[in-house]
Amino acid sequence: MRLETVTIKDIAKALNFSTSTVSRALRGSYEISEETKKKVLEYAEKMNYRPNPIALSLKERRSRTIGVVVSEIANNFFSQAINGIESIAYNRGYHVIITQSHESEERERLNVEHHASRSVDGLLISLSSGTIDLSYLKELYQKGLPMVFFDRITHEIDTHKVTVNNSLGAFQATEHLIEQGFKRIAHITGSPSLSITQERLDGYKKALEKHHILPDESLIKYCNHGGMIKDEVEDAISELLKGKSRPDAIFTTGDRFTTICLAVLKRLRPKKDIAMAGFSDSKVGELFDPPLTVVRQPAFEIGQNATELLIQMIESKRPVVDFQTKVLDPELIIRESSLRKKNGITAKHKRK
Amino acid sequence: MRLETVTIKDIAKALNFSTSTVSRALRGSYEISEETKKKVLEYAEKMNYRPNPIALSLKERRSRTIGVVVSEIANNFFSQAINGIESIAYNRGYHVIITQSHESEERERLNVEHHASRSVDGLLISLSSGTIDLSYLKELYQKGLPMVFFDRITHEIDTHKVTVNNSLGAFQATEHLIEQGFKRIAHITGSPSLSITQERLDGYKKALEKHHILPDESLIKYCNHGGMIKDEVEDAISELLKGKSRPDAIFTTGDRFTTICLAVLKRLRPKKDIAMAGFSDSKVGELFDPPLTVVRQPAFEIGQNATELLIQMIESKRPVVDFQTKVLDPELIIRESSLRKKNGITAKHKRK
DNA sequence: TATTTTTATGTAATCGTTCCCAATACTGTC
DNA sequence: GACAGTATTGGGAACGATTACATAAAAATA
Repeated sequence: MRLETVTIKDIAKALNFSTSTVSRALRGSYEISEETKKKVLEYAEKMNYRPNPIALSLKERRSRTIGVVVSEIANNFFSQAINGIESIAYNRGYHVIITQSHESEERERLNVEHHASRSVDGLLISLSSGTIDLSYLKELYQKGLPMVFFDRITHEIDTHKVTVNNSLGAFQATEHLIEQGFKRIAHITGSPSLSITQERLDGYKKALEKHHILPDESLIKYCNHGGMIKDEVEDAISELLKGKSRPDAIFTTGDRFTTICLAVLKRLRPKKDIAMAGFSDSKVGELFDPPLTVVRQPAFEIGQNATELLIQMIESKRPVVDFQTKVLDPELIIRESSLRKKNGITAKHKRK
Repeated sequence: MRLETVTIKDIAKALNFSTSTVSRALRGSYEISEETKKKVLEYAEKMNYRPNPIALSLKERRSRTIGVVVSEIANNFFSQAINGIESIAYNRGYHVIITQSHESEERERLNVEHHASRSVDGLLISLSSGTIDLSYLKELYQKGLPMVFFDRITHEIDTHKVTVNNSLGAFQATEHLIEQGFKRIAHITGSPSLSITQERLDGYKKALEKHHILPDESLIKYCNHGGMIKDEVEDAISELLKGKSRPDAIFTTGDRFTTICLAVLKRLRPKKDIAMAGFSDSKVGELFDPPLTVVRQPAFEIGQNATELLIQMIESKRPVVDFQTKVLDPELIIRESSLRKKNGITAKHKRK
């Protein structure tokens, strides 16, 4: 059950050359006569010779492969970011291999170590919700594995980072809800250990502050498993609705939170009296009932930027010491879900 | 910028043993004295030794890695199937690496060849819309690369296959629409080169036939790019609506077709007079306006089954000659989008 | 013609690991 | 005391490709 392939040795034996001659002929070295080159190339073509990248990786200690670690490819943000990553990588001659952490620190570590030991030339990571201990990443980074963080970044490792202006996105969404007349705006978000959670919380609070609304901690719900456990989110919403200080609007972060929240509200409330806005990169927000107001992130561009920076690091002759953090702007797309009802009829669609 | 790691040689030098002794000690060979084993293992632990899988792959010609090729991870069906694949693979000690073909034959070939040359132990493939020429796959298969097809399969290669009963799913959805009283049911589907397209078309026609409705070819629209090109789908719908024989219901295959179709209908028709049902594995079908009737596929199980069969092939001592094609049952989930309107109000939610 | 330069090819080491085949030393057995 | 048996370790080839170095033959120069 083993794959039999043609090797340089086979060609050398067949043509009665040494392996080095064949190797040089195949790469078109100037020191090989035209005649020999032609013979070798023709025979290689005929036998469908393909160089063995494993042997090359072993020798050269590089693989022209980029490893990607994300929490969930089913998440639209990540699948779009991956498309961005691939668009750059393929053009520059790199392959991309993708693994999922499922929001688990353990799985993330296994994935990273698998990538590292298989000689990926660099790593693109968005940290999992469960990740607390970054020591294994630090160690690999210090040993010389180039890595770039995107979306869920960390300040503990000094390298390139690409992210969206989460604080601004949260600020805009929250302010928009306030301007629509909502006063008790709940916030359902992910694990507090994530950079994006903190930044979004920050924007949310800044908007409240600007409009002289006192933040109410009981309206802020953290879901440590990033929506992987549905009950966690549903319980949070139930608590919000049961509490004496019932919210009149909910601002969510992330696709999972947003859709679960919408489903729960749809199920629980006959009169649609709670407004919604959320971070989401779903392509179908406009098809929902009600059409969903979202903060959309430039996921594709984030992936592209991160990949460009990574390849730059990989191909740099001398160690890179000057690191940048790229922060792209989010876009607030206003639809019905966040609009105040006038005369029982929601306002018309707008798009900012 | 190279990763420096501890090798067996380093350990051997430090402890003044030969590499073979160290190698054997590390794998706990019976011929090594307890004392030596202890020394080696302790030192290896201390230095955080990790065997180099690349060297192992080169020597053993296997990598304990499974390659996956799908058209688009952003498609819910595939992301769920991949979760199924991973759930089995990790338990059996295999790593999974994922690549996307973006419905392009060229990209698919590059991905497959990349996997093959990096010594994946086996391949799980769902063919792209654009794939016509399977000769490169056949060749690799004949050379001994184990592969299992799932979802979009082919009859040209004799190996294990796992798919859903597409014909049944299409039949059920179509019959349901007929039973609701719809007579002119359009069908928007993918490339006719795909197995799933043909099977679904077959189920659609069988349902029409059973209820004595003559199939109308002008109501069947093929989108060869699988929804990758939005205009293709929108044009198909426009044509349907403009035609003199306007449909009263549309049956779509695949997530992309279904959501694009819903969006177009929502935009074009003020009175919601066209019913819809579609193949979809989206988790949010119930949130749409109207809630969407879907044929749901057991994507996770399909991934699991395919992976089990593949690992079986990989680990089989003698060449496998007895191949099976597993066909799982789809589930029709009935929601508002496919229900006939009575007195201007749609019927209540049902779930079959 | 003798020497140098150029051209074309071969030899062998390397990457990290495994494993076949010795080689050594020690323990029994007759 | 001679020999077999066993326990433990080392040497070196192999996996596929690249490449510094060596070498041979041919061409150019003195």
